[in-house]
Amino acid sequence: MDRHWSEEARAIVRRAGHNRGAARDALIELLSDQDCALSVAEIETRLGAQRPVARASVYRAVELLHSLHLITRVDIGDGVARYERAAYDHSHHHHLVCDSCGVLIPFEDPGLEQAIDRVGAQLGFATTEHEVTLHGTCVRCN
Amino acid sequence: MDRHWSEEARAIVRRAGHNRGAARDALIELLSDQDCALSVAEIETRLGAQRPVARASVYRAVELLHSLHLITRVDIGDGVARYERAAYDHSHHHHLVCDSCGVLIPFEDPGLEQAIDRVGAQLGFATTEHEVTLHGTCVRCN
DNA sequence: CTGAGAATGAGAATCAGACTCATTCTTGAT
DNA sequence: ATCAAGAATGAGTCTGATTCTCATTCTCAG
Repeated sequence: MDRHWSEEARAIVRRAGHNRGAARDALIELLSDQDCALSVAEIETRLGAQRPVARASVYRAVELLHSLHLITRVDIGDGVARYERAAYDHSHHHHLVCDSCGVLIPFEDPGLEQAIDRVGAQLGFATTEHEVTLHGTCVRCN
Repeated sequence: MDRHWSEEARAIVRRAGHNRGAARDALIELLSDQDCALSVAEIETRLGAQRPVARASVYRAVELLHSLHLITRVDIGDGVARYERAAYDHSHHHHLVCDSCGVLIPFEDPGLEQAIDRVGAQLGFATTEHEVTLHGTCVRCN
């Protein structure tokens, strides 16, 4: 759980000029408890266990949170977008996707982050976000 | 244009036990001329200018070429898959996406590749492919 | 407490991508 | 060159994710 993140997120949303809403609050609460990315379908199911939330509301909420850089979008190539809270300290992780069993394994690597920052700077491209996905076979499936 | 690649691609497809087909040949020819990734819709349009090809055929062809590692799939987070020929020398590039104007800019960086290889090895994950996407604002939009 | 504007819910509309099947090529064998 | 078997293609249908619409409900400043 990350109480700091959920409070921060709600504060930023308010400052951006949005009213509070039950659906979005529930989503923020849910995401603050996750270790890795969730798809909209997964979000809908988990929220439904406590308080049904319309799919459209979930999409609207993730879109808003993403535009405010409060969550990041993870695309592992299966046609389904996943979202996870962004770390406010700018440390963050990327993903290993096992193409055999489908598990999504988070990892972080400072060296990789440095290499990426360097690339963006070299090319004069103002990077706001980046995504790295490794595809392969996990230890269990090998 | 990359004549070597298109010939190599056709040879590998044949060796994999596939008959030749006009649609797939046209796709290979098209991709050999591209510098960066194309979506299926773009492929369909460009091929249509010379010789109409059914969407299903394009999907089938890219799926096959991808499974043979002749092309790589690029996912920039807009819900549309793009494909580009894979370099046979294992050097390859990644992408900068300008979230303002939408341009897709290819780049390559050996240091980044090294960092990625190291990460996969460290985690005992047999990586077959990887993808790096930087989002931000390009020079022109700044 | 109230009205204006924002958020939500339910379902329709879109759009990418996968599937189906009848028709048309390819190719190895004759 | 001809043929049959199997592969590839095309057109359309189907599915599933995401977006849009609009009526209803909620939030909040006054």
